[in-house]
Amino acid sequence: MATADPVRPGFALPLLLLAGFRTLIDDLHAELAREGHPELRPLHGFVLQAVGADGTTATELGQRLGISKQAAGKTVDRLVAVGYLERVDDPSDARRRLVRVTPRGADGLRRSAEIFDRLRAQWTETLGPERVTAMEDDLGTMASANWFRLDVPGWFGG
Amino acid sequence: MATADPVRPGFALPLLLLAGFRTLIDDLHAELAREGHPELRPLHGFVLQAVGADGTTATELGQRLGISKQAAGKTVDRLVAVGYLERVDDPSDARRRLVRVTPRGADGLRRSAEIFDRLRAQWTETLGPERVTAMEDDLGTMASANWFRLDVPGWFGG
DNA sequence: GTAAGATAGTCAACATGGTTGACGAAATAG
DNA sequence: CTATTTCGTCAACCATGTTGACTATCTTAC
Repeated sequence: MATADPVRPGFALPLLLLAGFRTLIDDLHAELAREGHPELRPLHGFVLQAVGADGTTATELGQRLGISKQAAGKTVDRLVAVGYLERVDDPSDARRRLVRVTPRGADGLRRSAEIFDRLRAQWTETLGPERVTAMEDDLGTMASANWFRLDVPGWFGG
Repeated sequence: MATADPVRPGFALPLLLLAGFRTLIDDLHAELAREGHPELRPLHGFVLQAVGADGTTATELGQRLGISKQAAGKTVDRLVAVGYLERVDDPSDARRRLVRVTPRGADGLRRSAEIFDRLRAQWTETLGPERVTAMEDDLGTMASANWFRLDVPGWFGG
């Protein structure tokens, strides 16, 4: 087992990763607010992405996000209230209520993707393309495969 | 302005950063639980670190963490309840209640630092030392300077 | 020396996000 | 037809954050 680099304490790495994530997400939402989506919260973008173009149900959404169906339902309620999602009855199954992205939600998703592309371009300008791809490759190597879980508030806070 | 690399969509970068952070923190707390600290939550380690060896007050802790003094006080309450922090009266100012790390809290902090060092060593074994230092340097370049804010639950969820 | 202002901590009410348990309605299996 | 499963919701609760109001205490100004 290799010994730790004495010059580089291990605790800095998670802080830097969190700082990088937070910087990107803050920049995204600052730009989203300028482009007409000030209500979108960091969590909401992930939820919209998980709903997807085809729509889904609250139960399935909970499974995708790694949270309970009840929590998924409550989050959908709030996104419905601000106009990013809508609920429609499923004609083929009266138990199900399909959750769909509204046009406003689709606009937010499209802009988010464009803004993320621009932000990544800024990173490649500053760091060089090969450094950014190296970071992505290395994080893909080290990070757990099941990272698409959106229970971040409960996970972090307990 | 550079155009985005079409092969590398921008949205992957924040997800990879979050996944890397989460992987490290999850590994840390799995090992902490094995070493006798199963109650520690991700948030708690940051709070213990912010209290520091000299102790502090709830109001100052809130300022350090970027949260209100009330929120800091409530978090201190919970860490007192599980034995990681203690409150003592300040003999020089009857308004203040000093928050101090208990021996158990200090043990958790010490073990956290050691575990983070071991986790970083694992990363350098897999990726090579120069790739890890490059990642740290690049993140330090791109991330905002004021990253030590622990309002993550409220920030993320809204 | 006292009055006024600033500061520390707490209490209360509320929002957001999470959980588990219970339950009715509807689909499915036998 | 009946039994079981599935979907959605309701209710209660916990953890974290917020703002506003309040008391107690220290500090400052006169």
